[in-house]
Amino acid sequence: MYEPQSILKKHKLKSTSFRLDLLKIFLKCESSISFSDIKQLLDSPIDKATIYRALESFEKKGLIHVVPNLGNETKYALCSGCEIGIHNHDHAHFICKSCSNTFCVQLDNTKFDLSLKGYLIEGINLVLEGVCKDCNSNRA
Amino acid sequence: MYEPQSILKKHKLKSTSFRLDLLKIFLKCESSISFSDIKQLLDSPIDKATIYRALESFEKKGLIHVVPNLGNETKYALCSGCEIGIHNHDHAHFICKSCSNTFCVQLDNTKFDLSLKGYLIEGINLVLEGVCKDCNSNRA
DNA sequence: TTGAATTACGCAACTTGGTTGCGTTTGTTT
DNA sequence: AAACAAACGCAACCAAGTTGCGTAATTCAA
Repeated sequence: MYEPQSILKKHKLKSTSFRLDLLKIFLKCESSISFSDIKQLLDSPIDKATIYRALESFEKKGLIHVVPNLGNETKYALCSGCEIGIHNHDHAHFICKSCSNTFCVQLDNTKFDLSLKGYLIEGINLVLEGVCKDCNSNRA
Repeated sequence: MYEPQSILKKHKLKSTSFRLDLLKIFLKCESSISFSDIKQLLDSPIDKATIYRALESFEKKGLIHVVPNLGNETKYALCSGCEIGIHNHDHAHFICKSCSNTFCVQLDNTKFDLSLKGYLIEGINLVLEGVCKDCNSNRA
């Protein structure tokens, strides 16, 4: 039930070989990825318009989402919960200063006590900056 | 003491007429701005290389910083505290879905109780999404 | 299962964000 | 006022992202 084929079907996305490959990349990847990451991870060369359009429809159907980042390249992520149809946004994003990856991390005991008069808060995004697990252990 | 001239001097930045204009734009602006925002706010046409290089040196000297955003355009902000030489990063960013502006808001009573094994947290950035004060009041 | 409707794909052209090299001008320092 | 360093403008460039269009593939219903 959690296979690429049925995930696409559940999100009402046409199942082509490229879109299956793209989804597999997201399922394998633990951090968020950019367009250039995707292009490198694909076996066969796919036109960039096709990639961008696939990302757009994946996002519109709630399969992936755009994550905050510091640079000029949009980053996309398939978060925990998303693959079973529930789009979970209650998590934090960790941006590694060393490898520039953005990771999704679950929030355990986070409390917000914000009172912003006049501001209508619809979504909370906690972005942490630092050094990720891998980079931290690789610099003995 | 808080005049553009002395602020540049304090940050060891050469004071040219364009850099003074750029700093004034940051001082006047309450939200974060992008390259295209800056170009529109400038009275005389300035070469884009000059603008990018000025932004780069402003950032290196701690006058401005890059704020996380969802799009493909880097956004810069001069935050409260920064103009007197203290670069304050303990604040939240509010991205308005209506006008796309990013606002810096102070965090009052925010508590984080995060234990991410292996991750070295060096900075915390809380990004809120919603509708800002102005947009909220402008839609009766 | 086949045919129509719909959507994805590839190609090409384009816009825009951002960078780099270089010669010239300007600010700063002594 | 001279000299050094840094900023500026120009041009050329690269990479991200978009759009239009003709063709190919998927889907769904007869």
